[in-house]
Amino acid sequence: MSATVPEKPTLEGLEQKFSERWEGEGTYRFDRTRTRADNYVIDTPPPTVSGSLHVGHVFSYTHTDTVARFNRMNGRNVFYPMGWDDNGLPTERRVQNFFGVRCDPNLPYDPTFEPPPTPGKEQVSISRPNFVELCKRLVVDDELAFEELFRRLGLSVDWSLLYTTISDRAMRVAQRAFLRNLARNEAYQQEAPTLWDVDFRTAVAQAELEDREMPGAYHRLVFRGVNDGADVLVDTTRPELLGACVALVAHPDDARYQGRFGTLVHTPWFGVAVPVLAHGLADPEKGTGIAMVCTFGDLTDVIWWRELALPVRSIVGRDGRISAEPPDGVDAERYQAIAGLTVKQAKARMVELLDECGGTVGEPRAITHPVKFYERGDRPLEIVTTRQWYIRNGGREADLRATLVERGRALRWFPAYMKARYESWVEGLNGDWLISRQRYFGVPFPVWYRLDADGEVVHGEPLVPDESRLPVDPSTDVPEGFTEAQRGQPGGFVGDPDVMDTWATSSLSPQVAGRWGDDDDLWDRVFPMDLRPQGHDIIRTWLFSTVVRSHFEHHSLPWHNAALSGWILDPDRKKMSKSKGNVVTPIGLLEQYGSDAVRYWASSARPGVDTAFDEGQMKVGRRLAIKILNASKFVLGTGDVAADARATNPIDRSLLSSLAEVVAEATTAFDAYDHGRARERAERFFWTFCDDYVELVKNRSYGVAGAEGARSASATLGLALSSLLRMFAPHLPFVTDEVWSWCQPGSVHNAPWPTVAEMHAASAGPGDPLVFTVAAEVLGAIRKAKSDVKRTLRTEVVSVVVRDTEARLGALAAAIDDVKEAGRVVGAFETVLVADSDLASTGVTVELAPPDEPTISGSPTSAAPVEAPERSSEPPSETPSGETAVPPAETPVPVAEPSA
RNA sequence: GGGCGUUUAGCUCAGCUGGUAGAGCGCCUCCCUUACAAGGAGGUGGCCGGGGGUUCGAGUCCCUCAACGCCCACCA
Repeated sequence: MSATVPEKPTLEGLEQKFSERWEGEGTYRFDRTRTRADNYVIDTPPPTVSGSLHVGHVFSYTHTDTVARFNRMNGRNVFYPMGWDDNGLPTERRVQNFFGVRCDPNLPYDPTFEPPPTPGKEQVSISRPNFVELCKRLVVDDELAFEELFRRLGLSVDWSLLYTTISDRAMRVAQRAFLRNLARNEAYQQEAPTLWDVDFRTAVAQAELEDREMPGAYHRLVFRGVNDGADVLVDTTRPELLGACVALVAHPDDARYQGRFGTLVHTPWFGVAVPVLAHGLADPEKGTGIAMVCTFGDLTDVIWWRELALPVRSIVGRDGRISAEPPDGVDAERYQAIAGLTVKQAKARMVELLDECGGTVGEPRAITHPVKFYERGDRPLEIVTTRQWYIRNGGREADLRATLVERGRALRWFPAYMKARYESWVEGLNGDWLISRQRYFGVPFPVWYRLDADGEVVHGEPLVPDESRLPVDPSTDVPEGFTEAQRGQPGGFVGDPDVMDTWATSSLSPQVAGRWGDDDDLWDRVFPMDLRPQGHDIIRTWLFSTVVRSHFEHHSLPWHNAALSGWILDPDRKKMSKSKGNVVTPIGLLEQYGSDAVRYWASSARPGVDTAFDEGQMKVGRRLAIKILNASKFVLGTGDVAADARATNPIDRSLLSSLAEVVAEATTAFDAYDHGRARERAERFFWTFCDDYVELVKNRSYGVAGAEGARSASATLGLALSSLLRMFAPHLPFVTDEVWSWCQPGSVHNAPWPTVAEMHAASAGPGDPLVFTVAAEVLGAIRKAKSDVKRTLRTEVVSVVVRDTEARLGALAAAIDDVKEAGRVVGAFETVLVADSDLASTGVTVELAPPDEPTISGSPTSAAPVEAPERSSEPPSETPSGETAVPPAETPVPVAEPSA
């Protein structure tokens, strides 16, 4: 076949051209007729659709794409879907800000509602159906923008497999999985103290917590013995919860309090009698060694409350304010002092009151201490008692926990040390997985409850739909045996008002992407999957929860391998923040440097390693892409390669044997998900190939050494180029397919990954890597001699003396003609044998032809005046391919018409 | 408090099973050379975090310390 090389190759426009071509030709289409063993299946992370993509997305999705492409080229039928995680809090928050609305579930649906053109200062209250409509409207635009960016980035996903987590199909999967969990008692409902975000007004799971160091203060409160009036001093950081105090707790071995255990003390100000109790969790080192137990100040309070069977006396409501009504046992008049205040206001007021009544001693002592926050929240979490849905995750059962740890050990982790994070998380669980959220835009729980004759909800026996009805929305759908008229009526029913947390949906990403339950034929071809790529920050959430769901439903791991990518860091080594990341937009980078260049930067990272954002690397990537264009132009211009052409020349065989090593290393690296190393190996070889090999054989390829030498050079150049293009294809998909299109039918992305056997087959005999190495080194010495005296590389060389060992001189002898051509050696080329024991004597001496013009300063290596013509090499009379011969250098090149 | 990771040239990082310290960027000196000036050639630059060990030999293995980052922890 004949190559069609553009006159001026360019990177411009390749993204557009090839993303369209790949889509049109179905280059990345999953073939669902092939069986599980043929397939390579990726559980792509569905990015959260809540605005714009971040540089970090470009980074990590590129990693996965290189792996997908590598496997595709190795003959695997790649299942590479994309999903949009569009349900959940981020979308709700974005909708609120974007449209200036808030959801009020009590409002009726307004079919004519339109949001204000620009958000006003006051948020407009709208019904839940209206709110959901706006959510869906907003994510459509975002999702289109995401898809465009990912296509431009060159992700080789099969877009026909696209899913969204709010789609009916995903809802059906999530509801079906939940109902099965419920039927097997893996999901349950419980009324219990729950971590609660007062701004979002929803329960929060353990996995979504983060600690933040916050300023606080110890206040020393004075409790008085009911019988003896003796003071018991207690340090607390939360005096506002005094009204919720139900006990004091000290360590059972603490001698200071042993006499008090079992007695009652009065709380200051309120004068409520509470018991002094013993519990091993009390820390004698903290404060005065005795703690105030409130319902509920923190998770330790919950443990004490449960294990010591204490009463509930809660005063903080779901809105983060002190409840209007006092709890049992608290004086109503006194309570009025704080009723209705925010927690923060109540703290200030309570301290005043305590100071006034002598309830405190000393000044507050300022401290900083870790406080639990919802990871997206702005105010500390409170603990309120609510009814919630849970899925068992081993947090309460040691056997299940051990089993899930074992699942994690069976998974292959890249890098391996990430496994430790999984284990420490699972082993540290202290409760089951809270999956219900008191929000609006998510998958509803597919259950209803009966109302008894008094209109009270009967939670114990939820009404569930048949799986064939899924998905259902219990706020509009009706349970079997009821009519809509019975909704909310005594003896009737109500729908569960809650939605599933977004992790409860995305934990089913394999089932959603593989269409579990909807398309079992497909499901059987993709599950268990091969790879879960994701960030290491969501091991405890997404990775673990996916393992849990798969364990319950399929009794297996969801995938065989997990590849964790690191963070993008600012150049100053801080984690790149959203605000900074949005300054440098991904699309801007792709426009400025080209997609291949940005991918080059991204693919340099090792698995799991944080990487600095570095535009310099993008410039390097762009240069590599341009170099590929130019080198390919040269190689493809050396003439067509006959199908049976073999590398016969020793230096050509030498190159192919080096290339075989590179192929082997790149393959090994990719098999271990080390795309960065794979690319680095190919890249290093490529530059040597360009700088040394191409220079060495350039003239021979033109035919200066005869037809056979040219054939051997062309065959080697052609195979090396083809192999390099294929090894670069996973990283630089655009430029490689561009070059491929000049000389081959089809796409490089469907071409086979190069193999060692392929290199051997193209070689007429075994190659000695030393031949090329030594030839390149001698050529380098000749260049250096010219560079040292600031002469042009065209300068002719009148003599070369190489002193080296027998093995290396032997290797050099096999390449001597090419070295002389490339170095412009017109005079003597001597070799001097050096004993292996005398390596210090090795070296290369070069004598250059004198400069044309007399120079004032003589150069050290051209001291001897030698008469030499400036040009002496014979131009090739004919080239084997029959193309136009290269004209002699001294002849001015005429502006010729193209020869027919 | 427990665990994991990192520490190599001014910067970003390779360096795998121990065998004379590497790349790119930057900087310096050159070169328009018929694939490429959006190039090319050459060069400068390192007590491989500190200390101790094992070894003929340690950036690499062991111990220890330190700094930085992250994960986990029942943090009154």
